[in-house]
Amino acid sequence: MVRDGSAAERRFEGRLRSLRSAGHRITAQRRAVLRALAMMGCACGAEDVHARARRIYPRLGLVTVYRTLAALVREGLAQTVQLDDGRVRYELRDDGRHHHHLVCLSCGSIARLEACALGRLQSAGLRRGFRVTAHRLELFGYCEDCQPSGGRHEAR
Amino acid sequence: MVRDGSAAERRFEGRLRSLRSAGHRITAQRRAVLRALAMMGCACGAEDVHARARRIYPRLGLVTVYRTLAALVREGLAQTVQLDDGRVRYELRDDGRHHHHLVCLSCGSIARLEACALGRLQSAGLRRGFRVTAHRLELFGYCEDCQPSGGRHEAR
DNA sequence: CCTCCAAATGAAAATGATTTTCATTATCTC
DNA sequence: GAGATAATGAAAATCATTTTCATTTGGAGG
Ligand SMILES: [Mn+2]
Ligand SMILES: [Mn+2]
Ligand SMILES: [Zn+2]
Ligand SMILES: [Zn+2]
Repeated sequence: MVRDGSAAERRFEGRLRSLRSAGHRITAQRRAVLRALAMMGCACGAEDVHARARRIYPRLGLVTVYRTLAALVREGLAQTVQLDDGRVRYELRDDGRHHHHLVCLSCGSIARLEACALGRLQSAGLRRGFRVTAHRLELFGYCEDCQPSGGRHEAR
Repeated sequence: MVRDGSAAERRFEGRLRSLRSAGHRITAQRRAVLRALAMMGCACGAEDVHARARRIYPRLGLVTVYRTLAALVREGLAQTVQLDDGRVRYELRDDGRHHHHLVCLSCGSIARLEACALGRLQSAGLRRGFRVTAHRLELFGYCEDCQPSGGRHEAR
């Protein structure tokens, strides 16, 4: 809620402006959803976004969250992430390069993986006559805190 | 059903035996589901498996298909594939190495991609203290028959 | 400011895939 | 074969997500 001209705040405002210039009206609900999404560390479900956004705009309905998330995705401002539990997660898109996810099978934490070395696979696709335009990659395993054998345990 | 000792038939029998030795009873329904899965070219949904298996055992219920698929996955004989439409697809696992999928955004066809050059990414995960034990990679784009005319598509 | 109307909202109902319940059937062990 | 118990299927329950529809509201144009 701080209007401090920080990078995060500027990104929030920029996305609002994008929504508006895409022909959408700016409502208190959409501000709340967008701000909630911006506060989230990484991908999370509609229910979570709803809970967070409700702290900003309490009478916000879950339906509106779904609709706003859909609009954000449609406008390319957010993207979905699909893990193994059949629920869709959402996150704001980074401006430039995309990222993948490290999903801990023990604690469920989701960390970002910025690296993306898939050029080789994309060529493999091309070689078969398939033109790759997008990909989804999720890595599953155990995070630092959850290493099965005597791993380190750090407080968050 | 043909008892021809072919490779496909041997794989079918082998899987049946695995199910049995895992403590499951062999029923006509499970044979039908397993055979249907074996006939499928690539990953397909429970509804599709049901339709196919019904041709072998007509009074098969969809519920049983779900339960059998779950059992196969639990025993490591089959695996799930998750695409963008929120429905789970199933396919028998190859014995040795895994494969990924080329999903056509135009016609919906799913092709196999045997290559898997993810060692680099797995190391990247390790460097952060994350131990990668599995990954899911799906590539989206346009198959040979669906190449858009002169359209420009860049990786997400 | 004021008006107006399409866009947006939210409560409730609908959907659609998947799961659970429970009474009945069938496999496999003894 | 008999019996224990796993498996089955019809119907009902879940659960995330979407649709419906009556009501509210943003913001373009006056
Ligand atoms: Mn992310
Ligand atoms: Mn496959
Ligand atoms: Zn963890
Ligand atoms: Zn195609």
